[in-house]
Amino acid sequence: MAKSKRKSVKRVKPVPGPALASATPVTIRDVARKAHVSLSSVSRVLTEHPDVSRPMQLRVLKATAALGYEPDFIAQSLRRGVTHTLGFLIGDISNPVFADVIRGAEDHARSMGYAIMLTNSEGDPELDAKYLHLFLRRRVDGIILSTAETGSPQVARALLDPTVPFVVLDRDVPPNARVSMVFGDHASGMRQATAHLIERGHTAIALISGPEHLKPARERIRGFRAAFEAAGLKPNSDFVRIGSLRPNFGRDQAVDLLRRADRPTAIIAGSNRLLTGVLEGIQQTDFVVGRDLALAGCDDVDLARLYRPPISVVIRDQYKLGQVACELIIERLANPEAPIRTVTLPTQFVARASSDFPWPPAQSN
Amino acid sequence: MAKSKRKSVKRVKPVPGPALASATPVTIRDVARKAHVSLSSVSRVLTEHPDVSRPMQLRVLKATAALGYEPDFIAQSLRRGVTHTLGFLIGDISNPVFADVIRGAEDHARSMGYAIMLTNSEGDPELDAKYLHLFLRRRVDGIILSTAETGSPQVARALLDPTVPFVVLDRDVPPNARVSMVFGDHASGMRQATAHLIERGHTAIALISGPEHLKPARERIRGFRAAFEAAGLKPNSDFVRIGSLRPNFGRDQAVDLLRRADRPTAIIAGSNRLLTGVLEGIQQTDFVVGRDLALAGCDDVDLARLYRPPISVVIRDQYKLGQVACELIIERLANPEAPIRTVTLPTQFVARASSDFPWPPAQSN
DNA sequence: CTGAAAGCGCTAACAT
DNA sequence: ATGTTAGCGCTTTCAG
Repeated sequence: MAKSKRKSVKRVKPVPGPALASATPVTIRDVARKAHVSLSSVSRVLTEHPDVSRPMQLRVLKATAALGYEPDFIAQSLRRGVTHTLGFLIGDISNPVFADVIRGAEDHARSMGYAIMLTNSEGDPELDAKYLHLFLRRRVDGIILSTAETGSPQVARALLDPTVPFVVLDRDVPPNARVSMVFGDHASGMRQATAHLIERGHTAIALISGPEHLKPARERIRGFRAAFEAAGLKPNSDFVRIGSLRPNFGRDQAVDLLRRADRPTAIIAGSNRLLTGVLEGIQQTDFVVGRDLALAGCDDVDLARLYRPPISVVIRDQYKLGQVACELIIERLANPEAPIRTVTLPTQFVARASSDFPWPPAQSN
Repeated sequence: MAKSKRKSVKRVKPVPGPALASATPVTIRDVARKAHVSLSSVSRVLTEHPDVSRPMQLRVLKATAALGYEPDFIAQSLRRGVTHTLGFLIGDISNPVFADVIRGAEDHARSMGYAIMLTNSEGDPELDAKYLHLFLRRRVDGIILSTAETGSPQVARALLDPTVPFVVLDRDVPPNARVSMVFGDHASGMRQATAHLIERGHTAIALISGPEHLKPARERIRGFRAAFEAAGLKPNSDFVRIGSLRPNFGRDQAVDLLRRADRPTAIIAGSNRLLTGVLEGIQQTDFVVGRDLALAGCDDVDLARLYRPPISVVIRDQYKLGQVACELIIERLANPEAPIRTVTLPTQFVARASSDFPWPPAQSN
């Protein structure tokens, strides 16, 4: 591609074919020539070095504008050892909450002069490791990690002695990992949700949750149990279904639960993806949310807000999650002495018609 | 960052402070030294140049493995003039269909050795232009463009004489733009949807659509009208609401339509984001989908699939959209002689309970 | 088949 | 204040 057609063509034997409108990369050299100054002067002007005379500055700027010159990022990166690029690894881009997380991270990154390279491992821990590696080889300045459901040992190892600032979102890290972290306070939100259901009269409450080795799932289970304990009750252990975050798991467990003779009167889906599955399961068994059972989920997705009846959810500020992650990275980039930090963001339960009615309902048919 | 601590330290005066576990970037030099060969030999082995002797190859590979050497992407990019990176500009990452588009693009890109740099302009045409620019400065090898609702003149100009392969998704381009394109056949799907409603007995059908300057919206409007024409009917022009893709527009228009004395008996939302707004509007006016009116939308989002009743939609293969976009770029990267191409992907209407019943309904109370 | 050396485009020490 | 020059880490001619 960049065959360069400046004086350095000495040894390049360009293919005789037509140039086919190839780009005309203006280099700093062209600017220097045009402004009749040295390369370094151009560089100084453009990097706003203090030691530049007014007239020089003007000549350079004029030439720069005239030629439409813009420094080559790659060359700058190589020379400066800094790419102004952040890697953002998403374990599951199909999860709608990530749109907000990405927006939050990117808005902040852009405002600080960073671009984000996004990759999606779609739940595959090997891809996690592969992409992490790729980020490093591409010399990103920092990495935001929201890894797959299953952790990768290689990723874990990389966190022990990171070569660039890392921030891990809502995941466990090895004991002495030297990385920043952002967590949602999922336990608190789930505790509120569970307490709300208990208060409305439910005791047969089911929780369908992701695996316990996943920090958010574990926290939610903890919050669920805490609410029971606070009420002096014990959850029916048959109703706590711990498995996976995949919608199908939610569907299957919901079906199984609802077909029991002693079926639960309320179900909590422990993630937004599980909620879609749970809804499928409920529909499959012909029960009706808000009449036959109460339902609550996590994250304020369209589906929850617009469902009839609207579904109660534990919400969190996803945009902020991305933003904070980015901040934690960039603050360490700006100041290498800055310590790693852990930030916990609040969650909050929002009661809606799917659960906000007394149980048993006034007229149960 | 990369202060380098090899023999080249001649003029670099390293800060006396502690090295703070800085990365140990193994370079090709280290490998050459360890293998007792020249730099170029290492390079040849690793780039799989044919002219390398067996023993040499083995020595180099051994040294490479021993040191855990990996070529620096940035340096390779600068030298080769190729970054193996594709820019993907998304105009609206909040749209859930993009998760699939991204997956499609990225899976293919990865399989071909490319990474994707994703940016989100969130509907802002100025950001579109800015990001496009950024991509170019970062020397991406190709660009996938799914721009904001409103076009940017700067972006349009860039398409006239592109310096790298472009592919534009579902957007108009200037008359002699030299770019590949991927379109959805939105007219066809919308025509099917409208015909289906007419067939079920509706004539008072409303369409809430994005602006006509947006290609997909325009196509959908065309399909809508075509279906009426084919049935020998004329759509009520009061029922065709052309404005924006924002959910609020959908909500407001739905409310306005449903409050009319001569309200429509069926509504089609011309995009998945509009559908969320339309549902809000319907709920706000206390009408019930599937009883008081029929409803159809676009794209097979969770909301449509899991709503009660399930909502009929015009579907398309979003994953494939991303994949094809990527293919179109990479095929031109692999073969610079490859022509620009335009691919149209099919859409299909899927009837569900929200519309798949005769009108007027058997028992209308 | 191998090594020496030029140089991608830029920045920053060094030397005026 | 400005110019000269040495590289960043790599690939690729060119010479042997």
